[in-house]
Amino acid sequence: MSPRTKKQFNAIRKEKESLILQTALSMFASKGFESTPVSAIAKEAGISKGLMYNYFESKEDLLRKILHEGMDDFMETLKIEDPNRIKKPELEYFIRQNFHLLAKNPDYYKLYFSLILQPKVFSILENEMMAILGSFINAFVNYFEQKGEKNPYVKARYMFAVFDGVGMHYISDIDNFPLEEVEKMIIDQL
Amino acid sequence: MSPRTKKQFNAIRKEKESLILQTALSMFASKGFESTPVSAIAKEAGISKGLMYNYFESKEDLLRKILHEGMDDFMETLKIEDPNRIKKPELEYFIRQNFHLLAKNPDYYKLYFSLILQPKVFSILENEMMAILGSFINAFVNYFEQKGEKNPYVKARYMFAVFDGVGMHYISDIDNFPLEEVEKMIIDQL
Amino acid sequence: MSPRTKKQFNAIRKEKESLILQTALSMFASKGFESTPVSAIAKEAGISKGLMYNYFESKEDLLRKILHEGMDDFMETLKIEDPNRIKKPELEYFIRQNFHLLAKNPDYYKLYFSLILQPKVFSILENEMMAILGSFINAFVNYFEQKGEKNPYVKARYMFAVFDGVGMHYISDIDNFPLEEVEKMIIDQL
Amino acid sequence: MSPRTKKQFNAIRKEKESLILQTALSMFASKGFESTPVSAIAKEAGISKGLMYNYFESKEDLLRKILHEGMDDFMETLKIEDPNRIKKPELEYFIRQNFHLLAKNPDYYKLYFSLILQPKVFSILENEMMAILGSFINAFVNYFEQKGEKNPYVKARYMFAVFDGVGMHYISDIDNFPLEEVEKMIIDQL
DNA sequence: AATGAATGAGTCTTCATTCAT
DNA sequence: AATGAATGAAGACTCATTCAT
Repeated sequence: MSPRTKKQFNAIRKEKESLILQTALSMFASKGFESTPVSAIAKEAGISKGLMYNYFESKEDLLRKILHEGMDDFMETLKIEDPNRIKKPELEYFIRQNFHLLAKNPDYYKLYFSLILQPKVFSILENEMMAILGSFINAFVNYFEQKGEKNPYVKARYMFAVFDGVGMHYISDIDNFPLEEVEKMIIDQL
Repeated sequence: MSPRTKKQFNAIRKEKESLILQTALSMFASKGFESTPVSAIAKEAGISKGLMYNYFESKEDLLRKILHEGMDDFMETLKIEDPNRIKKPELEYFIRQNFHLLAKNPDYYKLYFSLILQPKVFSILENEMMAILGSFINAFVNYFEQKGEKNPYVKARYMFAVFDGVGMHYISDIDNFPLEEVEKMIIDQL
Repeated sequence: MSPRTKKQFNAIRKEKESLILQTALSMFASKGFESTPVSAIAKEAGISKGLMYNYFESKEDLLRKILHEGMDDFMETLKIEDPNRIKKPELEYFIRQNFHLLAKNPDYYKLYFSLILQPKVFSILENEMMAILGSFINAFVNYFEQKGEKNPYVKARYMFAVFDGVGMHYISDIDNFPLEEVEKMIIDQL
Repeated sequence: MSPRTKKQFNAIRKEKESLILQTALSMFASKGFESTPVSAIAKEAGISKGLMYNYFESKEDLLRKILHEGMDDFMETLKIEDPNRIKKPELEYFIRQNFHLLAKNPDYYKLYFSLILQPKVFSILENEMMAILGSFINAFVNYFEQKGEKNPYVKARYMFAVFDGVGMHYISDIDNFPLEEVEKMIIDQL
C-alpha cells in the first residue's frame, strides 16, 4: 500500500516508453510511417491513445526518438578512436561492423531506408544525418589521403554510397542477396 | 461554332496530361507522394481538382503512370542488343547512360527512391521492377562470366547495389556529390 | 446539300429525345436515379454530355419528363368515361389494364416504385400524383357507394393500396409472383 | 482525476449510439438515405462528423444497423409459435401487430419502403429480408391450406402484397389514410 | 498515470453543369 | 447541333491531437 518510489516510477516509465518505441518501429517498418496511425500503435502496444501523448509529444516526436535511438546504437558500435589517424584494420572493422549491424537489425534498417528517402521525414533528421555522414566521410578522406589515393574525397563518398546501396539491396531481398561475399569484395578493394 | 475536331481535343489532352504528370512528379519528388495532396498538384498546375480525375483515375493511377513513363525511358535508353554477348563498350555505355539519366532527371529518381522502400507503394510496381532488375543482372552475370571473374553473380549484385547507392547519395546531395568522378571510378574498376 | 427542313429537324430532335428518355429510364430502373450519372446516360445513348443539356434542362428535368411520359400512358390507358357513373365492367377493365401495363412495362414500374418512395423525388411529383390518385379514388368511392358498400372511401383507398402492393411485389419478384391469379382474385372480390 | 470506469464509458457509448441511430432514422426517413449527408446527421445530433465514425464504420453500416434494429423489433413482435399450426386468432394478432408497428413507427417504415426498391441498397439486406418474408409466406400458405382455400400460395402472396401496399399508402399519407378501418376490413376478409 | 470520447482540419473522389469552340 | 474539357461544390472518410474524468 505504500506509494511507489520515484525509482519504481521511472523504471515503469522507461519500460513502457521502450515498449512503445519497439512497437512503433516494427509497425513503421512493415506498414510505413504515414500508413501507421497512432491509434494502431497504441492498440498494438496495449495502451490508450491518450497515454501515448504522455510519453511522446507527437507522432513526429516518436519517430524522431526511434531514429535517434538507432543512430545512437550506430555511433556506439562504429566509434572511431582518432578520425585523423585511421588505420586499415580499423577501417576493416568499421566495414564489418556496418554490415553486421545491418544483418542483425534488418527491421531497423528497413525503417531507416524507407524513411530516409521520404523528403518529409528526411527533413526531420537532415542535419543530424549529414553531420554524422560528414564526420565519417572526413575520416575516410583522411584514410585515403594517407594511402596516397588520387581522389580521396571522391573515393570516400563512393564508399558511403556503396554502403547504403548494399544495405538497400540487402534489406529488399534478404534471402538472396550475398551480403557476406559482397562485404569481402569491398574489403578486398581497399 | 462547330465543335473542336478530334485532333484538337487530342492536342489539349496530351498537353494537359503532360502538364499534370510533370507537376505531380516534381511535387512528389520534393514533398513525397503521401504528403502531396491532389489539391496541391491541381493548384500548382493551374487546374481544378476535378479535372485531374478527367485525366487520371486516382492519385495512385497518376503515380503509376509517372513511374511507368520513367521506366519506359529507362528501358529505351538502356536497351542491350544481345544480353548474352555483352561487350565492354556496351557495358560502359550502359553505366554512362545510367548516370546520365540520373543527372538529367533527378526528380524522377528522387521519387523512385522515395517509393521503392515503401511496402504499400512498392507492391504497385514490384513485379515489373523485379523483372527489369532481373534481366539486367543476368546480362551482368553473363559479362562477368565471360571475363572469367570468380563470383560473377556476387559481382553483378554488387554492381547494381552500387548503382542504387550512388543514385541515392546523388539525389540526396546533388550539389556536392561528385557524380562524374564516381562514374569514372566505377568504369575504371571494370 | 440542301438544308434540312424544319420538319426534318424536328423529327431528328424527337427521335433523339426519345432515345435519351429510353436510355435514362432503363438505367434509372437498374441502377437507381442517384447512382446513374448523367455522363453514363450520355455514353450509353451515344451522345455527348453537353448535348444532353440541349434536350433537358437538368437531370431532374429528365426524370420529370420520364415520369410524365409514363403517367400520360397510364392516363391514356385507364381513361374512365364518366367517373360518376362507373359500372362493373368498366371497373374490371380498369383493373385488368392496370395489371396489363405492369406486366408489359416492368422497367417503368420498377423506376416508378423506386422513385415514388424516395422523399426527394416524390416531392417533384407529389401534387400531380396526388391529383391523379385522388380522381381515381373518387371514381372508386362513387362505385362503391352505388353498390351500397358500407365504407366506400375505406374500400377505395384499400383498393389502391392493393394495386400498389401487388405492383411492388410483382416487380420485385417477377419470375415467381402469380400476377394473373392475384388479378383474378381481386376481380372476384368485387 | 482518475479515468472513467468501463461502466461509465459503456453508458456514454450506449446513449450516444442511440442518439445517432434515432437522428439518422428520422433524417433518412424525411430526406432519403442518399440525400442525407453524414455531416447533416452529425449536426442534427449535435456531434462532430468524426465521432460518427467512432460509432459506425461507415454510412452504410449506420443504415444497416438501423434496419437490423427495426427487423429485430419486427421479428420480436411477430413471433409465431408453431408456423405449421397457425390458428385464426394468431393470424389476427399478427395482422394487428403488423399495422400496430406501422402506426407506431412510421419513420422506420418510411425508410424501409424508400430503400426496399433501390437495387444498390436492397442488396445490403436482400438475403435477410427474403428469408423473413419466405418464412412468413410459408406460415400463411399453411394457414390457407388448413382452411381449404383453393390457391393457398396465391392468397399468401396476395396478403403480403396487401400489407406492403397498405403500409406504403399509409406512410405516404398518414393524416388521411384510414388505417384502422382498412385493418378491420382485411381481418374481416379472413 | 490513464482512458477513450470528441474534435476538426484535411484527403480523395464524384458529378451536375457550364462553356469555348 | 455537338463536343468534351473544365469547374466547383459537395460528400464520405481518416486521423493526429485534446480533454473531461
